[in-house]
Amino acid sequence: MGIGTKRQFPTVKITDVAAAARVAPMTVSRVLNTPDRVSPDTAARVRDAIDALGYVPNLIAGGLSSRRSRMIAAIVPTIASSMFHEPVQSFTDAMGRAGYHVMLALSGYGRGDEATLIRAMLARQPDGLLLTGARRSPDARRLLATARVPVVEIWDTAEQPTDMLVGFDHEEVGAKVAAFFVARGHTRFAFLGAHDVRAMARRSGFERGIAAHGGTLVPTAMLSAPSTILESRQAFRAMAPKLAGRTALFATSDLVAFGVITEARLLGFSVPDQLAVCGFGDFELSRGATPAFTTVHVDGTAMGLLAAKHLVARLAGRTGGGAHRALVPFHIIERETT
Amino acid sequence: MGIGTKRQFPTVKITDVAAAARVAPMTVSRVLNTPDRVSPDTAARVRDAIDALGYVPNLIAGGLSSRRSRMIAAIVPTIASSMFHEPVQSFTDAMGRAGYHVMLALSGYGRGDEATLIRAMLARQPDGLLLTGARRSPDARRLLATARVPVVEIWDTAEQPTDMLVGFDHEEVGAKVAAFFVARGHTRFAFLGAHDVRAMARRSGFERGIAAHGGTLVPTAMLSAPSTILESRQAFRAMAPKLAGRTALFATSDLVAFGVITEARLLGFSVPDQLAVCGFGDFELSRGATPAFTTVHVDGTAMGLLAAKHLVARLAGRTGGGAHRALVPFHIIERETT
DNA sequence: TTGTAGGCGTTATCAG
DNA sequence: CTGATAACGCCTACAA
Repeated sequence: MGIGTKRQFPTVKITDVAAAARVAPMTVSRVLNTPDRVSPDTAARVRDAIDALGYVPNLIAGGLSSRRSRMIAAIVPTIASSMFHEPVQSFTDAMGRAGYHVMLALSGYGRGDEATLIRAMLARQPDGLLLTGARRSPDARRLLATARVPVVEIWDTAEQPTDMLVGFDHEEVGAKVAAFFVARGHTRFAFLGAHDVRAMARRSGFERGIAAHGGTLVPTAMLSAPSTILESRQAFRAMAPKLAGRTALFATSDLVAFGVITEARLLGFSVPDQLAVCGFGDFELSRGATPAFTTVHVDGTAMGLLAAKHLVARLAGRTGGGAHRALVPFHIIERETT
Repeated sequence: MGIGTKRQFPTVKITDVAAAARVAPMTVSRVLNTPDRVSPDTAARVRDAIDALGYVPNLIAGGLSSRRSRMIAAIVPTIASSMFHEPVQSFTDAMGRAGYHVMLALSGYGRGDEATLIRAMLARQPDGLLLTGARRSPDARRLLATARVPVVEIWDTAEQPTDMLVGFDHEEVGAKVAAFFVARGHTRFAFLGAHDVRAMARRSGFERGIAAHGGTLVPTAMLSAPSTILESRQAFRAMAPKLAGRTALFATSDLVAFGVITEARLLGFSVPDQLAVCGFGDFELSRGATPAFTTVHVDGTAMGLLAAKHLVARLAGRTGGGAHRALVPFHIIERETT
């Protein structure tokens, strides 16, 4: 036993409860896991013993024995940006209702490879995995394949998801925003965003949409990912001289949009007349700022809920082994900047 | 074995690796946990076998056997607000360096009692606990006492922490902001904040500081606890008529401060001349918005790091059982709104 | 409805 | 430096 872990008072375990309630350990286990298979008064006696002793079941031991950890590992780049907060929250809540704990791990953007993190999580024997994005490294794919653990990918889409997927098409978002701008008569466009796979997908969709209508795209620098307001302001300041005439800008996130709008007004641009701006994420800021700005809303709550639903179904054996792919709605919320 | 968990291909386990490397399982375990106690070539052979078989150790089994999960449970109200993001991130990183995984759980503000969540986490046998705040219910205290697990509380202070504590004094923050305003000649004050223990502590410190100087406090309504920009704008709009003369307002968070500033300018208040505002949290928004606003910066990174340091020391048995209490610095960052 | 036997995959401990 | 043995605390499977 390691130093510092010496438990002077032994932990209360299932056998202690069993002894106190004068039943077999297995009966205590049943009271906890399948109460309907125990007679009411036995159950009551056991529960009294549990309370009296302050028994907390050891899920580690239970997990080893049953080969089910009742735990789901979720890997998300960050929750700082509020981008992933909704899906994570609703996923956690929904899984909780189904009797699963969610262990949240933050991968950061790019630091350390994902496969290492996945391996670390797999070592804890999760019953399922929630991953962000749909592009896995070969290492990660191999790891997941041999682990044979149900996986849900969210927040992106792919023809061939690893297993299940609940996301949306970022290219389509870009295209939709382009169409939105085009429909309002814009002919000059700009994109400001981070160098991130999904942001790039939105960008390329945006560019496609523009090209289809013969619009002009003002070239812009990439931001580092996670984008900050200040960085966005700087970036806009740098590109401002290149903006000859009325321009429609699609920002990679609402933080970027806010930075752009802030700086643009400081520089004397009138928003939306000279510069129309659409953000992404529908953060509270997009509603709370003045002017409130147009943005793309993705139903993150639905995403988390659906992901949980698919995962729970799989865990309950209610679905086959086939791949499941669901897309979640998004739409443009028009406000005062377009 | 439950439906859906039938592993068609058996998992690779330590005995498989041992067989492949022609050593005893125990030797494989040593290669993984105490490499220096294994001869280099044996270790190499074992590592080859591990790679060849794609062995991922089962930490659940290991934890059961060693009684050490190498996992820390962290319970935080939310990470949506970016308030707790820094400490959580730095804590996670630091614990990771020490060989621990951090399992993050979100308690939400008030929904469900904390004791239930703590019990759920304890069932997974964490080697330590990170808790937010320093006020525990009797249930929670009892649970923690019987579990005999090292606990670090962060983000608040108390005379009698449960175990270890790394935080700061919210009352002192309030008092300091009051002194800051008083030093600038303010005589009329307001506080706008959420109905949350720590926000209330900041408020009472603020009120004490004002009272000591005979200032006037404009009465204000409480916000609901996670405060939003829009709600803050509404609240300010409601209190604005009561603001007779130059007023100094302390907001419970930078989001609230931003809402106040936004609405105040819309209503024609000049900031900071008629209305001085100080936020709390030093969110990116406080730097990125115009005007950039004065706020209280708390060194969240230091907090997470220190918390990890204390916990690791305790886990390594390098400290006694005495209570540890550390305070982390905070300071006012003066910008354009005061 | 309740109980018994055995094992889940790993590591502590002691022996060589 | 390496190995054999016996837990760790619980649950599956089967029996009563």
